[in-house]
Amino acid sequence: MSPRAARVPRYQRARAPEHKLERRDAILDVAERRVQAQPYAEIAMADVARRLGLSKGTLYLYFPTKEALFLEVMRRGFARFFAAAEARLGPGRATRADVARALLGALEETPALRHLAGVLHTVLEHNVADAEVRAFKRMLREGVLRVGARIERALRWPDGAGAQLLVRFHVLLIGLHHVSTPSRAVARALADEELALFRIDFDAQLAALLALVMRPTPEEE
Amino acid sequence: MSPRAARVPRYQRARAPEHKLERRDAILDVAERRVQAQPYAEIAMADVARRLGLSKGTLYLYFPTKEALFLEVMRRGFARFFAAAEARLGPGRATRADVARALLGALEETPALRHLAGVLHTVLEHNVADAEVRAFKRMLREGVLRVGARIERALRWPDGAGAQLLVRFHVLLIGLHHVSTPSRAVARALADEELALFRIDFDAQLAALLALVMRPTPEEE
Amino acid sequence: MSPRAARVPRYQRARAPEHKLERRDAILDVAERRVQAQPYAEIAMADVARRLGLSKGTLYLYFPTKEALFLEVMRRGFARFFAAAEARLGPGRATRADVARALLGALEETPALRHLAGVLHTVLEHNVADAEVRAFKRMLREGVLRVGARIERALRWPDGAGAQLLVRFHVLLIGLHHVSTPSRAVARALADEELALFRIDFDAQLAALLALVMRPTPEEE
Amino acid sequence: MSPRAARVPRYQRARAPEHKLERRDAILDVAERRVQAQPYAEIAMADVARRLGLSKGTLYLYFPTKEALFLEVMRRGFARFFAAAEARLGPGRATRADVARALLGALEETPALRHLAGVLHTVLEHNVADAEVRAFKRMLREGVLRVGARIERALRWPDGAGAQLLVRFHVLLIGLHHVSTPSRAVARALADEELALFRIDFDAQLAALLALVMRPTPEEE
DNA sequence: AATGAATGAGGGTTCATTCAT
DNA sequence: CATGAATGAACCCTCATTCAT
Repeated sequence: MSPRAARVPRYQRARAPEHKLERRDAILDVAERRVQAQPYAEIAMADVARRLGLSKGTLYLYFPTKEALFLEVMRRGFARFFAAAEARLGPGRATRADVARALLGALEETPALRHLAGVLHTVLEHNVADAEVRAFKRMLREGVLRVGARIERALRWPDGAGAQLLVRFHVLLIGLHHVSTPSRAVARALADEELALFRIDFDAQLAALLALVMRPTPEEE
Repeated sequence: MSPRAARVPRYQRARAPEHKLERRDAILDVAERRVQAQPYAEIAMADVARRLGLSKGTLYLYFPTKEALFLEVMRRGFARFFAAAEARLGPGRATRADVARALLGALEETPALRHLAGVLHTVLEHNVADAEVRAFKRMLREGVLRVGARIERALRWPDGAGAQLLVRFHVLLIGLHHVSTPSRAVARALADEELALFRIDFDAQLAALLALVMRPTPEEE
Repeated sequence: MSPRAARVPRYQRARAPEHKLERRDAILDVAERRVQAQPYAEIAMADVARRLGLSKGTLYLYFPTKEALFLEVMRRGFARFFAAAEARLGPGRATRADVARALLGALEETPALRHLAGVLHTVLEHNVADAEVRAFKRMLREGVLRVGARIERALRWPDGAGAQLLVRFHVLLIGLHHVSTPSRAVARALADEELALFRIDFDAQLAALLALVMRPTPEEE
Repeated sequence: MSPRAARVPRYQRARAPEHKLERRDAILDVAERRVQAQPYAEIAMADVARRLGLSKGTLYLYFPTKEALFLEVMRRGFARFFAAAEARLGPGRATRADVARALLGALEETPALRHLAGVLHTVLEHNVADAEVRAFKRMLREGVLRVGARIERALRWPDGAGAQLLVRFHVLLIGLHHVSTPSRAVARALADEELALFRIDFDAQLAALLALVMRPTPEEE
């Protein structure tokens, strides 16, 4: 869950390929944590660098632009979720409740995803080259289809229904993230008992909404 | 109300109070249109001013900060939605389908709301004073409770169930907005047939999801 | 010769159009002096601003990019030279020596030109939009043709010969500028008596070379 | 000598002194080619290294700074030109046309020189130590005097007239280089027929100007 | 009341040079 | 001897906000 500390590198220069990968990961970890902690536009590359004990220039050895860095954060986050979901779903039959549990369990395994989903749109709004967007979306599509297929097999749903569920799951993640991740000023406001109505429990709401969204249509019954 | 007005101020100085209010509304109209047209971070105060034929400084006579301006845009948008929803729901009994129609109809009447909901979080993340946040959230609460009560009365739902539905409606708006409002780069990517999966029809999905979210729990039946 | 001081603006904000033009000119003056004092690549916008007692941002109110600023410095410098040359040449007949005197006199009147000519290439190498380059070159062409026509009339030279002389004059300016404008390190080296050979007197050499370049071809005699 | 060599170093470590010299030459060759291909300020040490299949660090084993490297490129280029010119001039009498042919022929033999001459000033403007500048200028002086003496002997010119001619030749090289080496943006502008005036043929103009510059003064005749 | 010129902190990015490996 | 990861200072530019006019 907590990415390794990265504060105290064991070497000053990442020479070996595995060290380079390790450092790259450390950068991604810090960037991912910043995405969860503050609005994307307010994340400064200098801040990411400082938290790593690196210089700004070094970041640019690993990622050509700020957007490339955060797009990779996104890619990694979604890839992890897809892998976790696939593993939990398994290849065979299952009940609706099983599938829901699998998705929620996979989300618990990759807790950054809820934030990433909420911020993805903002990152893609920026200065990203068309090719990168396309590559990212293809990765997403591949994951959605793969996991979607498992869902369809598990529930004997028709083609495309699994993918649609995942897209809707994504919609819920985004909406709930926004509604349940108050900025500091909002958090202070919500301390007011009168506003308790707006204290949303992400996990509980997600579970409830997912159950609703997965329920059989009347004609199914 | 119609945002098409206000392009050309009919006077140079807003002396009388009603003129000031008119100008204030004109500013809000333009700001609201910008929110629908581009990401919040990319809206420049200078741009809003230019579209009004006003100077930047003048905006600051009416709103102390960028955030205050857009928070007021939000307030006005939500207030309009609540009013529209209340009118459509009416005071008496109704079916689930009626309620869904009322909410979707109210949304159609206030088409900016879907964008506002999607951006609200971003605005609140910024430089807003606690008092303003609280005032905004109270306004929201008041509207949610008022419309929620009508829903509860219409469907004989228990206390709080109507408000909860509205919060969930909000969640859907946010999520669907993000997923169905592609940036230009994303729109280009989605032109690719392979990625058709990610072309989301806001209205259709909202209707479908709302229906799912409103369906009776098994115990109800 | 010395552009007005510009250090102590008589007002803090250039509100009236004539004040704006004055400030614009002040910026151009300082920029022109920097071009004469140091290599283009080493001129920082921050430095220009500081010397004006302005902030960096203000420069960008007057010129959209560094290149636009310096391209305008160039334009103004060449325009001044063309005007001076035209005035000195007059509309009628003249001797070769008269024409040479006119060109050299015009150059004396616009002393920055020798530096500008030497640096023009560097400025154009940078980040300038095609349209701007074309506009600049057209301006240059217009001046060359206008002054060239006067030369042709004065000396009864065939069409194009006047323009060609001006282009060659330009070549001499550039070459002599480079050869006679030592950097500080070079200046220190040239203090060495052994290297006196390389101390070039710009004005003397220009006059001599211009005379050579203007001399009649054998068949003319 | 042929710059086309040196792309693939035939050994990984230059141990023997002759290998070090060979590698040094390879570096100089590539650097020289870059000078001809792009503005000095845009040449990145990393690019030079990459083209050599070497690392950046290695360059700094052979040359302490970027400037030292390119100053050596200059030194070598000028030395080659002087040698070529000396060979072509020979020790005896000759006509003006012979001398002009010798200089132009030597230039053709060392085609980099025209670019080097045009860029020399830029290199010397930078971060070069006094001693290096002095050494470079002495080398230049020695060459100028040596070739100048041959010219003087060939044409029975007085002392110093040959050296002066060479300095003027240098002036022409610089000026013509700037005027006939358009940046990409300028090249696009010059495609416009209206601007054909500014398409300068380096060789033709150099030959013409050299002839003019060498012609006898009236008193001579 | 209205203006819009001026601010200035901060943004992302580059690259010659250094130095741990 | 060779590497190339890391540095860090400097660059150009943006924009919400202020304030002289």
